[in-house]
Amino acid sequence: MPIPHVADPLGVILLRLQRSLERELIQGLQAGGYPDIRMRQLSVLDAVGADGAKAAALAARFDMTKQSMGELIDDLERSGYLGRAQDPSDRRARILELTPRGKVATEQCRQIVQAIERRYESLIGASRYHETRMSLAALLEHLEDGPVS
Amino acid sequence: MPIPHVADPLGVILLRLQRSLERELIQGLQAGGYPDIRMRQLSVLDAVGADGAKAAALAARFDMTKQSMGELIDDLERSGYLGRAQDPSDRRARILELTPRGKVATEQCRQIVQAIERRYESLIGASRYHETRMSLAALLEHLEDGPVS
DNA sequence: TGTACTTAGTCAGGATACCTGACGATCAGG
DNA sequence: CCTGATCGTCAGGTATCCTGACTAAGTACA
Repeated sequence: MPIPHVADPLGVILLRLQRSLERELIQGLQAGGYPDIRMRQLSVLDAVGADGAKAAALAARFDMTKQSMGELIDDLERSGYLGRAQDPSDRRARILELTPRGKVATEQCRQIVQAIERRYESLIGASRYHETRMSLAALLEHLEDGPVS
Repeated sequence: MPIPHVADPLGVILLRLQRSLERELIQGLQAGGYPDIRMRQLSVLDAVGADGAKAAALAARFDMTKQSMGELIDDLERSGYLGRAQDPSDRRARILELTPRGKVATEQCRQIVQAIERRYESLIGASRYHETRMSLAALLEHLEDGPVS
């Protein structure tokens, strides 16, 4: 009855996989005690990491506007996962860094993410999973190199 | 400088690929004369297809609420791509079907989608592309069979 | 040194795609 | 004929994006 997804356009497959994964992650985060971290925020926390980062660089890295990134960052700051420090070499800019709480959360969330990925891996086999992952990453790299020109 | 995506969690890769593809599709639809069709709507049109469909079934197929689906359908109807007919065997239900205009649009959009997919195919090679596509579909199938239980 | 361009970040406002909850109408099974 | 499921809708809310306009600050160069 449910038409097999091989027939679906790639966009539909990607969309549904992404939504499915996001749902599972949200569940995992809630179970793990982080009901206030949303998926996109997690990417940001991950990217800020140990080294800190600047908002504009993050926006570029995730291919979104400064405004959208700004909102994610505001929320993360309000929740106490992220702090802002003046950039001594540029008075316009602020350097983002994880708070201690943010560091703990990032590490635990990373493990939740890995658990989900391990489950996915087991569903279609490790080698096939990793090949798929690599191919997707390669595709993305190509797309970002030469957009549509 | 841009950290390679192989290191990114799967969710991030999927999300960015999906966004990238969606952007390209929107561009293609605009160039093709369908500036008022959005990506999610396209899936719906495609699913309604030649045979027609009912809203509740579509919602189930795309794993979303009837309300959300209802909104997509409303918009498609308002734009003249979709019509509703009374289901003779169930007075609650309406059967959705493509209008003539909807049929033309669906066919042309399908070609736009295919052009994009062919481009993707050329970026990482046909066999690798198709393997990836199959693996993703398989993964999705597994996920939908046994959710998280 | 001043002028022009670029860049960092914010404010305001809006579109899209989802959701939950509640509801009226209808169907289907005992 | 009652009970519970199902079809679709209304109302209202949230998350994640966007465009456009703006201030403040850096950068380059004649």
